[in-house]
Amino acid sequence: MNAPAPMLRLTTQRQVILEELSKVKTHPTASEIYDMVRKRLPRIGLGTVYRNLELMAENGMILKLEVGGTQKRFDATTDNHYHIRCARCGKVDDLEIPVFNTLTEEASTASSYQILGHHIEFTGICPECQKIQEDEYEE
Amino acid sequence: MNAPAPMLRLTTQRQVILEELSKVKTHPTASEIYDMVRKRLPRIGLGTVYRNLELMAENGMILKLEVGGTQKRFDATTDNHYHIRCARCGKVDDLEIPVFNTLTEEASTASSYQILGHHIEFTGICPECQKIQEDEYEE
DNA sequence: CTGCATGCAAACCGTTTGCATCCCC
DNA sequence: GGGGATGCAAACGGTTTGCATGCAG
Repeated sequence: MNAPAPMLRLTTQRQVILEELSKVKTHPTASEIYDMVRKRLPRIGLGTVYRNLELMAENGMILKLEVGGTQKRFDATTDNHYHIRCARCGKVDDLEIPVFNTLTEEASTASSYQILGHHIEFTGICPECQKIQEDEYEE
Repeated sequence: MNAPAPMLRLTTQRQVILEELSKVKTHPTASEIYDMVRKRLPRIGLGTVYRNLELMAENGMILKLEVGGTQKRFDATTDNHYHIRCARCGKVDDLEIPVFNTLTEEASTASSYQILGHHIEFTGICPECQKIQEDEYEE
């Protein structure tokens, strides 16, 4: 059987981290979350933020996004959906297209792996960065 | 216009790195490539490996895989294809299913980003790790 | 010859961890 | 009161970078 849910004590830090993450529709990095939370809990440590994000991800309360870029990103919306990452500024947004549930089955027949799931990451240039690039061209 | 191809001098290191990467069907990390190359060029520096992988990726000679996990991985096969990553050991394999070219168009209409491409990453347990897990259960 | 590329080592950055103290249950 | 959780700071692992030297063109 799987590891039984490991109690998860209800600390102030835990609550505030989850609340702040739920508040935004972006997909903040750990240190962005740290900045948001620190406004309400100035003495919180970065280690606590990391520990709790990891813990909540393990318990399925939030999503740890395994996307490109140097930093991990987190998402309070746990149902499967796809993302698009700006190749220029690294921002990550949700993409409103339906999830291909058939993909997992298709992968099962094509591979000897035991498939757990899938994720699609689009790459593109966000509107803001498109504007910046246009400006650069007419230098 | 794009940055003009920046000369790319033909050094021994460059050649050997590309040769070794082309030799394997796995998707090695930079330090795995470093180990392979060092057998032929014992004095090569890790920095050189990183610099050249980055440079060759920019020039489209190889692919830098923006997949989950802590380390970046590299691939000498540059045409779009999908990957599956073992959730337990982190190994990355190719997945032999057709590429959905329509996805990029679909994303274009659903988003204000200028779409550049997409990548699908499946998560699963590789055959080797499945075996290990079975052994653990009958402890 | 000239300047891009290399080897080496130090710096960097995101993340993890050890430890004494705290506080939720 | 006890064991998990915290704050703090040091350690860690992967990657990048500065610099003197080397070598391809």
